[in-house]
Amino acid sequence: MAPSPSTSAADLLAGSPPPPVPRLASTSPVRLSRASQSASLPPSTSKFRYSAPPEDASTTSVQRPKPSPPRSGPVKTSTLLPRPSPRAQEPQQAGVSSYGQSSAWKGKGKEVDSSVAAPAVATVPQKRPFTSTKSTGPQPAESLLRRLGGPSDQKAGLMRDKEEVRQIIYEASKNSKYFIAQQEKDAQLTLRVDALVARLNRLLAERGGNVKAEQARVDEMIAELEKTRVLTETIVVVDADAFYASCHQREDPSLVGTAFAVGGGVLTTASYEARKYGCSSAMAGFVAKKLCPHLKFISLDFSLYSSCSKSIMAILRQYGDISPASLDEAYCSLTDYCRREKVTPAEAAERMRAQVLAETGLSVSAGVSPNAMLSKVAADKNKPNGQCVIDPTPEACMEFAGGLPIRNVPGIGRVSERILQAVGVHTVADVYRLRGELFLIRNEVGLSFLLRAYLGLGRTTISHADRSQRKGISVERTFHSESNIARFYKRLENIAEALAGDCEKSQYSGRTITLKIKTHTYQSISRAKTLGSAIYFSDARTFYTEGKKLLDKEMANRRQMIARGQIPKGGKDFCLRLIGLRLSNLRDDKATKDTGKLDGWAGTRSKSKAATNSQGKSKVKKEESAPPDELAFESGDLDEEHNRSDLFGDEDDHHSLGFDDEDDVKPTLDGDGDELQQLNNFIRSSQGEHPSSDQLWAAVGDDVDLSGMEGFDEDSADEEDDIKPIDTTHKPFWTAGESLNSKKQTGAGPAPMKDRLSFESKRVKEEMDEDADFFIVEDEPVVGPLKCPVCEKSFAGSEVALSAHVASHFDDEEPVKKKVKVGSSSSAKSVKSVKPRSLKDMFARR
DNA sequence: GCGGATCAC
DNA sequence: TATGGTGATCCGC
Ligand SMILES: Nc1ccn([C@H]2C[C@H](O)[C@@H](COP(=O)(O)OP(=O)(O)OP(=O)(O)O)O2)c(=O)n1
Ligand SMILES: [Mg+2]
Repeated sequence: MAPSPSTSAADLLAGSPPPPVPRLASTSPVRLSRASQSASLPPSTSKFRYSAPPEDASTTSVQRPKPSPPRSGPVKTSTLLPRPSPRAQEPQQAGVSSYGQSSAWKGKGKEVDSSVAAPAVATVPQKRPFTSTKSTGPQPAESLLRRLGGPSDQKAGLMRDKEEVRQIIYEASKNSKYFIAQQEKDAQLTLRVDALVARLNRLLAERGGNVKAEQARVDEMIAELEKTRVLTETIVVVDADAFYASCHQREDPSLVGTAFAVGGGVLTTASYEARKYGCSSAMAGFVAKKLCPHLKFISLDFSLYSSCSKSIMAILRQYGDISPASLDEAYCSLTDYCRREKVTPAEAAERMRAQVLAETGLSVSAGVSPNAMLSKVAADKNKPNGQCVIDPTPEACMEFAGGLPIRNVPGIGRVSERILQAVGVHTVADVYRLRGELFLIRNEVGLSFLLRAYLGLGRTTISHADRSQRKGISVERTFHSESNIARFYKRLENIAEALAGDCEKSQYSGRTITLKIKTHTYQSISRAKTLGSAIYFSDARTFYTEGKKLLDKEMANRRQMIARGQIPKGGKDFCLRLIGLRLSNLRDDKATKDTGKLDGWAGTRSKSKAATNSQGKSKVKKEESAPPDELAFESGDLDEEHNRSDLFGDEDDHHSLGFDDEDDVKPTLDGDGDELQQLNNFIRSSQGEHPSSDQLWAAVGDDVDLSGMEGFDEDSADEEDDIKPIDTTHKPFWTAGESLNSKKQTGAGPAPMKDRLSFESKRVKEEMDEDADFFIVEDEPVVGPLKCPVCEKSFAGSEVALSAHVASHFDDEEPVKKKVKVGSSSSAKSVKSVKPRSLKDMFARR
């Protein structure tokens, strides 16, 4: 294809960074505005010369079996994209300490001496910074191999040769449908990347390769961001080592020291012994078996993980406010603890980890720094039973951040990595090096997100979740591809039942149901329906009937398309491998009930019947009264030909071995008791057991009880301080909060996901309109002709979208509300006053 | 509101 | 032979 012209500005760029001007000298990137912080921001890359990390230094117990990786076989694999610099391995940085060395974080000035040093990366000339990846050769594209999983990086010493592993993965995968699907995705991504590269090259060409002006603008951005730096907090991230695996080891000591994985069809995690062979999370079981023939597979046991998690969290809670991000990971503020106990953060973290190990038998690792993002990354640095502390200085933070592979930044996944890599960004420091170029495509790459990473900024407060913040509940099941419509319905029933069960347990209703299907070619499709702005439901029957409608509609649609000669998504065959349902736009029935403010809003939730408000009767009730007719499909239809959706051909039949393939998927909608049986039967599935939603959220409600019961220290959090707005509850830490604060104070938490990828344009409009001149929007048409009268959001050319959006104002939708400023248009106010407020707003707000 | 992507764990 | 489940965010309609 045309893209990535050999001529291109890629060449221009190759020499771009280093060229004429002594960049570092001339453009002192930032100036600190904060008086208290007298830091001179280091240039993009300072020199790191480290001695190998202290590796073992401290830490007690928990033997860490040293590597012992086999040899490295032949294996070649052509890497199409040469890495620009053979970055030093895990260098030890000034201001960063691996263990408790009290040196760290004493506040004592580290001298990072960032004054000198030529940009490390730039010293290794890049042939073509901006290349597109094309797998022309016999070997699969680098990006494809990467997509297939395997070692993401690092820990070179711990594992057998990375390339060998990837080769094995490739060989095991290459003939599967999954592989084909990944290949296709990769091809699509390549197009996207090529387009971006072409655009960048064009923009560069227009400027003759001179991006000094752009660099200057970025430097301004950096200066602004720097003002937001907060170094006064001490945030620790604690992450259990091989969590699921460790839990099982605790229960069954015979597993210790052995290579085993948790999960069946797909591994959720692998023991460290298994990791030496290349086994890892999200890897297919059969692939893992190839990598490690003697690998043992352990079935999932979620109650075990929950229990272990609770134990860990209870301990962490003694040190400060916590915010669990998952069962095995939590953020915790050590600020107060350190002050009170007069210990260094490193020491505090050591205590924490030691206590967890002693009391639960689970080893955890920790990262400590002034903010959540750095701590999160740091927690992985010395992974098995180790910790890493970053001093609270701009220098230490930036130096640590700068050395990271861009992929290690939370929020940068495979796709973002590839996009960035195409423009020459491999490490965080590259962001600065290529800031001028990145500015040209700031919207696509989420420049300010990257800059925050470069500066080592992150969230510094611990927020907590409340039930009202939950957005959805879902159940989905994978099975061997099939095309029998009656069976689809039965699966849908089971899923509806399971979802209703989860809703009941967690006490939520919702007003939007989404059907998700995945075709045998791994095409994901979702179809949603919102019954009404005030119609909430949580019963299996509604889930089923609405889900069925969506499914039927989709099938009809496809038939039509095919009749018209078009090819629907996922191909002509309607052969599925997954069906799922998701309930969203939730209402917290617990809060609703507890407050008793239900006024005219009909019953909360009696059994499993629809919980709807008075206005909801129309749809749901109707179906409730309308008996089984809707469900018309008798078991007899099961094997009938006309029930086959594949007028086009069935897919690989089966004789399962792993999935949700119970041959007998009986309709149990009105089921009395054997749903449990059913569910238990599911256990044939690849995972052995299903997470049953709640994983994280379940604890939110009982949190109080929990801490009360286990409350050892029974406080550790009050006294001592004035402002103590923070409480502890369950909540994914990176979400919620960022956007709420119009002041946007902090910046990236672990991975706000707020601003990433192509979200830049939105931010420009929404956040920067105050000091507008700061960002330019030159390469953006900006205002479309259509604008929302309420929030002023503009819509380019789509009246439908606009009207839907405007309507959403009247639905009291979250996003709109957020955007509406206090003093916004009067029309908004008047309208709002007329409309009933959502239950969520009325009752769920603290 | 919807649907597709992306990401984390 | 063969690649999971739950939850969240964001974009562009
Ligand atoms: N794709 C994934 C990734 C993780 N998990 C589960 C299993 C893990 O044990 C747990 C914690 O995830 P981590 O990313 O923290 O991985 P581990 O704790 O297993 O290993 P590490 O020592 O790297 O933290 O989440 C999962 O089900 N599916
Ligand atoms: Mg972990």
